[in-house]
Amino acid sequence: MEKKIVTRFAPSPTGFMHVGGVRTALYAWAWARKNNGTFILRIEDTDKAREVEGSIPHIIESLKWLGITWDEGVDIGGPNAPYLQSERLSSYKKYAQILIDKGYAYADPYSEAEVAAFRAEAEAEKRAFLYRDHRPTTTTPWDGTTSLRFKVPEIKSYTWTDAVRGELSAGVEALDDFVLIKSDGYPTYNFAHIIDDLEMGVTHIMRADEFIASTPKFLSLYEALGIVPPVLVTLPPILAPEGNKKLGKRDGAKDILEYRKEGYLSEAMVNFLAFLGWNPGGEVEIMTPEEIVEAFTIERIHKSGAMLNEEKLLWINKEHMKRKDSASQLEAIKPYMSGYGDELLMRLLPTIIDRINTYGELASIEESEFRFFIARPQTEVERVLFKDDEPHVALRHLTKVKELLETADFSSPEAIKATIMPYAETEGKGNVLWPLRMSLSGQEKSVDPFTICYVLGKDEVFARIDAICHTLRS
RNA sequence: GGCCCCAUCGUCUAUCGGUUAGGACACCGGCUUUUCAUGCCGGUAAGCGGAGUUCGACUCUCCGUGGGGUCACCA
Repeated sequence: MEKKIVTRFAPSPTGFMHVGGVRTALYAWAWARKNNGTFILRIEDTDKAREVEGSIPHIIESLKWLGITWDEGVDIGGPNAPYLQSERLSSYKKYAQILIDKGYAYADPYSEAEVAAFRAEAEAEKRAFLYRDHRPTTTTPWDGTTSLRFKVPEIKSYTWTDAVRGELSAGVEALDDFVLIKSDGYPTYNFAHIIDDLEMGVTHIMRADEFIASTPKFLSLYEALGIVPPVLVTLPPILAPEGNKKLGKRDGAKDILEYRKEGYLSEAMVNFLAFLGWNPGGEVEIMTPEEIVEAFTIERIHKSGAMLNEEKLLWINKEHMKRKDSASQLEAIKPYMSGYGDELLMRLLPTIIDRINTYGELASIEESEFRFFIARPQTEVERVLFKDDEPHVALRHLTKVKELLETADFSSPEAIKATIMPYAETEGKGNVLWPLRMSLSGQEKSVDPFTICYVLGKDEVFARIDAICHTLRS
């Protein structure tokens, strides 16, 4: 029997989640789900100085919005609880002691200022900084008041296999005595994640490519502890829309919940993020989260980075909107369309969906584009219609159109169109359809007159035509 | 600067030695719509450079070049 797949997403609570973090979570989640495995949400809160109040609930809400669910985690517990690193200090101490006993860890005799000076020196000489160049010859027992450093057992170059990148390697410069436990008693990421992944049985580690450089350190630690490392899955970077730098918060990476606020669909967001670094291989671009999980494979994760393209996101969102059934479209639109009845909105729905990329856009166009459905501005109707130097022509057409509409089928814009067009074709479309739309909407630019008739309904259409005919006669 | 990673249209990508290098976004044009939007049809646009391997390279190897990452008591 195959080993059960266990993946995790382990963010630090230092603020909101942006697309980079969410994409990592998404891939780890998809891989676990695809294999009926376990997905864990762990919080890496070992840097108390950078911690931002409220981050954890925010992270949880972000993941939940996207439909990324976990089997074990901070909020729900699980067999490997706790899932908050600050509550797992005893584990780190245990393994730290093992390393000390093996002679693979020692108390750092230098102050932070001294280490900083070493680093400045290396930088000035354009050299990579290596702490082990300053490794003390004699060590005192670690009493917990200083940091505890890993003593790399063997300085060598590493070659390892990455599930995405294939064979990777690094020179000996990548190997150094790094801090295991900080002087404040908390472990570093470098140490903690290895212990947690071991204790939680994690089989696959998904993370972005900035960790390639530190992989030899991890490998050395795995060896020192006699651990078989999990499968390493390196994700490609997400690049900022302009320039070629990696997308980060300071390059305008948005809070993922900002997209929700803007009216994006979560499944569109998942679709977009999934394709930013992965591709199923065919020509299908619109997929549901379920389809993505089904199609997801590590082999098809890309090596090279991709730029964030919000225009594509907009298009993906529109495609997902169009695929929704009308009932859920209606529910999504309602908050933006107060004052419109459900029945009216249902008829208006196709017109609205055609014109927007996100539901959120309705917040800005509601007043201008769909206003005529509530009340047409009478003075505007007259101003335009009477500009025509032959109002009796308009009157003749409206009278005829009204006659046609008496027997028209109002069940769809197409049906109405089929009724009116034969007449319009013989009389000149512009001459006929123009006064019709003006009399109904009072707007020069709006949807086609057939849709207007359909949306307004028979009674309202007749009332409006009658009113304008009356004015034209007098 | 050391170490490392990456490289197909403007952007996201398909191709896993033999293709007129395909699709999508964006852009441009046409049709439909009296206008807008949608929809449909069409168009512009790509293998970073140089060696090598091979009957044959976008695809494999090497060297350049370019971009990125990393060199924390941050993750």
